[in-house]
Amino acid sequence: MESKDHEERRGTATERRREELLEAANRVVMREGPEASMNAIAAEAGITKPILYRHFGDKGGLYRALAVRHTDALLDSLRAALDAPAGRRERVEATLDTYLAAIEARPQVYRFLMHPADGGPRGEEGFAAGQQTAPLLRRLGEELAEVIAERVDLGPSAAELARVWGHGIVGMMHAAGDWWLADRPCSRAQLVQHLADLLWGRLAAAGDRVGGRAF
Amino acid sequence: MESKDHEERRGTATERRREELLEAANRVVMREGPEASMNAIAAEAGITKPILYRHFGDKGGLYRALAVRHTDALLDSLRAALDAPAGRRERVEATLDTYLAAIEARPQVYRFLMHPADGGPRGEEGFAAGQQTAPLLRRLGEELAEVIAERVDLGPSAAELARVWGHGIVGMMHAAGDWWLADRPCSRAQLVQHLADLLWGRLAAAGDRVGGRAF
DNA sequence: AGACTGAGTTACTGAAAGTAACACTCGCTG
DNA sequence: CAGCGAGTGTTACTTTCAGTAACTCAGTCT
Repeated sequence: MESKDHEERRGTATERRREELLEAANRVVMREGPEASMNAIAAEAGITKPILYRHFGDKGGLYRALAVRHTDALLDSLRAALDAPAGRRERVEATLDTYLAAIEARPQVYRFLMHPADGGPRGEEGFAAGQQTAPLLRRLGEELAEVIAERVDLGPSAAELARVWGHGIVGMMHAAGDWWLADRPCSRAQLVQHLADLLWGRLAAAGDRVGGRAF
Repeated sequence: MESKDHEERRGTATERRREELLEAANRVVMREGPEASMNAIAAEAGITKPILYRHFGDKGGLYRALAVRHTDALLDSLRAALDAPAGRRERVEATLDTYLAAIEARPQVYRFLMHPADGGPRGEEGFAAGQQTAPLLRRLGEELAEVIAERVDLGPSAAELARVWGHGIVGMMHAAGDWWLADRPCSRAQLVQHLADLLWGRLAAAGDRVGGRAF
């Protein structure tokens, strides 16, 4: 059947078109932030709104597609850092540093991924329906949990522990990074050290401060 | 001058009115979520939109006022847990548990505080202008940093370290709580234990898993 | 040729934020 | 008492934006 071949060609053609539209959308979002209007995105792509809606359903769909791209890219570099041939501490540091370098280098992408809710107008958020945390953080947490469960000996209830830690560590990295990005209180390398120290139990090990109450 | 007395009375009257409006707004937001419209809030208060705008400037102003209330309330209970007369680990656990109990008991409030961006329509977000993280988390991080700096002996660069840890720990608590609230993979008490274990360095202390690669 | 498909358009609806201009009601003061 | 200033409130509007309906036009297949 050449109709199949035909459909295939058409399929890849619309795929390509979709990619073009996503690139245009990306340019606008990087330029104007997540509050870019569908009209602006369509104009950047040289077309008009209904086309966008045909391809992506609604604004949430477009933003979701855009987020998946960036999220995949970031996850790839993080996986590389996490899988590097080195000791545990070195790998934790490398992963933290990779994440921080990414958000430092492209704050617009970061803002879009973490704060996409400006898109959906009507009640339902087509983006992160139901959950508060950005999908990126959820995926990151789950991936980290897998790595931990796979490689660290945690005894009984290891799976549960690994998931809690995965999400917890990702949240720590995220919040510290967000604050650091806004305030810039220290160098990236120092921040990485401080966070790794925290994960290495320095809080528990430190003594009470003389003159202060016991903590 | 009795005009001063007059103004004072009027001042408290408008204060009272403002409180009433905030309570109405709160009812609507708790019922419909953060995407409640100004019309809906005005209707709940038995008035119309322009009154709200006179009192709060814009939607961001209203939401900010609402958030301050809830944030203050939560911060109070957290301070109590943090200041309880007990050992460090017990206090960390109590604080974690207090936070988790709060978001568990009132998920609508939680959703509003963490994800308020659905409010502002036009580019500028009147709520958390510039920063990604909800103001609640920033305040929490700063407060925790103060407590840590005040009570834990961290040697040189203690202030910097304390702030990093404050924001990091708050982020850990937040992300883990968010995930836990959606998935409910374990009891609250277990989650608290797992997170405290993480802060106590169990990740660094655990051995490599037999059969898995080194981590 | 004639029908079908899909990219594209114009022109609309509907919801929501925010505003302008006008009306009612006090309490005070000449 | 007249009247005025400050608040409270209203209706009716503008603007902006997501989303949609209905149409056009160009190929393509039978």
